[in-house]
Amino acid sequence: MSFPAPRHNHRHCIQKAMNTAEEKSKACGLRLTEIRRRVLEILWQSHIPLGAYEILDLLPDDGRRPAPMVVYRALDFLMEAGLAHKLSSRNAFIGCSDPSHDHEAQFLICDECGTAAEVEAKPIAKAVEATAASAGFQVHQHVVEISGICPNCLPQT
Amino acid sequence: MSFPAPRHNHRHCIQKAMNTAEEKSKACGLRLTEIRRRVLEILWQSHIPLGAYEILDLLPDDGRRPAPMVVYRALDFLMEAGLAHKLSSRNAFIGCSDPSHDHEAQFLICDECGTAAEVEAKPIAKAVEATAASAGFQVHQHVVEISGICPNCLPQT
DNA sequence: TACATTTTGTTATATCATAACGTTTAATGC
DNA sequence: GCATTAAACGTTATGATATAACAAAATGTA
Repeated sequence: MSFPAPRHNHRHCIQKAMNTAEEKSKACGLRLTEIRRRVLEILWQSHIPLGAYEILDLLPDDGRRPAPMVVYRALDFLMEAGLAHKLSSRNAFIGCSDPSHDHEAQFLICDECGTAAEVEAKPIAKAVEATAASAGFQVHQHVVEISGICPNCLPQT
Repeated sequence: MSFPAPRHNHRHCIQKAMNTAEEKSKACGLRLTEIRRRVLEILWQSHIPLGAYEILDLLPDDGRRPAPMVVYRALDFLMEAGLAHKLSSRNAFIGCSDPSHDHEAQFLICDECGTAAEVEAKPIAKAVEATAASAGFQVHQHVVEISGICPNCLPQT
């Protein structure tokens, strides 16, 4: 829920994410195939959102570079499965930090280091709902992407 | 502040928007040139956000279609001047409905008819600020785009 | 095994956006 | 007014992001 610290043990993040993904897939009858798993692993190499073509570049190159389609399909699956999110304001993708339940997420994205943190802020969701309701608007989804400077990049006081 | 009604007199919207733009430009020493004015007029043809290439298609075709660059430059100017906004979740652009003052806007976008309404919802902005603050994050900008069904497209009760 | 469904591989193409550079137009100082 | 400078525009090229369509392979199921 808080912003990822500069030198946390990121192995834990990766391991937790992959374990959760495996479990959720098994539990829900989703097919977390090799390519999908590899894309998810790449997303979890850091807390910095990646573009589809960056992911493509990071895919192990077994002699031949796969087509973009391959990555987009994997991303579609991961998003559908609630294992990844798209950041529209950056055309980039990031692993979901809490796939255990369906939720509307919001994002804090650092302009300095590129790190993005997923938050689940009830007050934002409520304010969004209230605003929509007062306009007679029925919400399906919301995109909330907040950019600025993360605590790690802010000059220390 | 409320959602545009299905058959409001849209001429008023256009006229008001263009007048405001002229005034603001004059007041602020901005150069609302021919091409910029035409792009703004096109944006205001409806309350439906348009892609850059749609705008291009709607530019009067004086024998020869201008390059995309022309539209993107005009859009950059209009956004810089606070006369238009980009909807990141759609890669589309829309005229600003209240250029009179700087503000953080949020958008309600109908999945059915495509109409988008700009709102300036203080509670959302506050919730965003509070959420960021509690993570030690300093906000520069926020993108809030809410999609769903607008009151005009909701089945009448 | 046979069949249906899902996933993958592959080619092609659509869509969105900017770099770079030369020319034209407009603002500024004299 | 006229030279100088800055801003805007035209144009070509290219980069970046994303999807359509169809055949082949893998998987689930009877």
